[in-house]
Amino acid sequence: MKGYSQFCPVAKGAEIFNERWTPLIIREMMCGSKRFNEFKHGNPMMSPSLLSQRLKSLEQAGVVEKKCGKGESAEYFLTESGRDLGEVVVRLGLWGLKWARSRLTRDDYDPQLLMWDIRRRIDVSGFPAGRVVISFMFPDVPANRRAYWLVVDRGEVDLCVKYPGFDIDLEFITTSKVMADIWMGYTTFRKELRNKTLSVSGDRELKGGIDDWFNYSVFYDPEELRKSLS
Amino acid sequence: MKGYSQFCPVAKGAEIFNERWTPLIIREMMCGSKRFNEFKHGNPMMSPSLLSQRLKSLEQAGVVEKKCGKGESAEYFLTESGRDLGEVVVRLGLWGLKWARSRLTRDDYDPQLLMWDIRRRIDVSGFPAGRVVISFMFPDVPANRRAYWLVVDRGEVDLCVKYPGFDIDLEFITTSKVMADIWMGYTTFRKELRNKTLSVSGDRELKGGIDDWFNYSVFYDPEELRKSLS
DNA sequence: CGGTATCCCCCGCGATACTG
DNA sequence: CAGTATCGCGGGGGATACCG
Repeated sequence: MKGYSQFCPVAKGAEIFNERWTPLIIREMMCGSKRFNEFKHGNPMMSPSLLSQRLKSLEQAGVVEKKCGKGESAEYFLTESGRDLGEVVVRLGLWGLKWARSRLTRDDYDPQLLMWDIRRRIDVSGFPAGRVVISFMFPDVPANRRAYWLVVDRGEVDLCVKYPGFDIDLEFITTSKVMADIWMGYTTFRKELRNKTLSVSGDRELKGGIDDWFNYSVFYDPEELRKSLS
Repeated sequence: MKGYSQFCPVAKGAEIFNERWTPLIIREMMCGSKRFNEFKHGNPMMSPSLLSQRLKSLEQAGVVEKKCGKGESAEYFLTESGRDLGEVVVRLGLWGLKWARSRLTRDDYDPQLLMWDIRRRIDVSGFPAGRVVISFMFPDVPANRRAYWLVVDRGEVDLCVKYPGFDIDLEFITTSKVMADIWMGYTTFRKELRNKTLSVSGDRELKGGIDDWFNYSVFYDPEELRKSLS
């Protein structure tokens, strides 16, 4: 995108911020992603060459800092400027949550993205010792993207797209839309259970304590996101 | 710009906000512009067809409302959603003011745009009765865009690009960059006068009271902008 | 894993002209 | 003043392959 030839601070800001994908890259960094492939996971439709390009231009703009430890993998961080810009991303997200709901299309409800988000936000500190496996089934999506397993072990959470072969402790069955709407706070577990549009079955403790371990989107509870900016 | 195929509120917000020119149109509306040609004045590099297109898509998105009184000219207003989005624009502007200064190029310092901004922010309530003419000369820019006259009469402020033929009460001579930097708060009248990079001559009362009638960019004093949002 | 390199398409956008 | 119509291009960006 070319510039606007305006000294106005909005124009100068937009020359950086309004590049395609840029807010989503910053969002990823605010959510804790540091590595190239983490950004790819969070933005699967973005081509790697474009991601590379954007990271470079954001580095150039002083928004992102690249750290290449010798031998280690490269990592990307927000600078102070980038964290300030993160506040703009938060505002945009809150606006989207409030005002852009009606623009959500069937195509937006990508369950892979949803699971990637959920995985990152799960709080396993209260989980029982030993392995815990939670499965999610989305009968509405094509078979190859329908099933996901969160495997929790020793405080680590892995997202599997193939059946990992372990016993399942808790199973969610619902549409990707219902699950995402719960995630964003547009509806609740309770409502959807009552509607029979969601089924949760398995370990009663795990099911009963869902409010303890299932954390919603950071935009539903943006204070947590803000903490990461400071 | 196509969508992102993500339910994430940032993505949905960006699908609207990150369109080229969109933040600048919203900025114009926040600053009080309502008419098609006012938007053109504030964004002279934007083609009318693209402006028309954007206004339509923003209307479609529920951000802007078009009101066509019969017989009257059409006027555009921000909806509640639009005013909320305005807060994102403000944030982006504040970010730009703080972090994007180094990206300002010679090309950005368009004096016409600057004068358009200054005109809109002048407070003439304390001006003497009768006509007051204030001229601005920017020797650094090509002759056809070098000179401007603010003609204040009966509380109205007109911006002229041709010598209006009246006596001049106060004359500013400086570069477009210095004037814009003052406008944005990067420097001050006092500093530039001392540097001899700015000359202000004419009526002593008008010159002495400059802090009363010359208002800076809304991004330098964003509370005023916020008031317009509520 | 962490990127580059290439190719090519498409359409966003700028420019200009025109109309009521 | 308030837009619409048309045209053409440039390059942004999607897809894919490839490399260290």
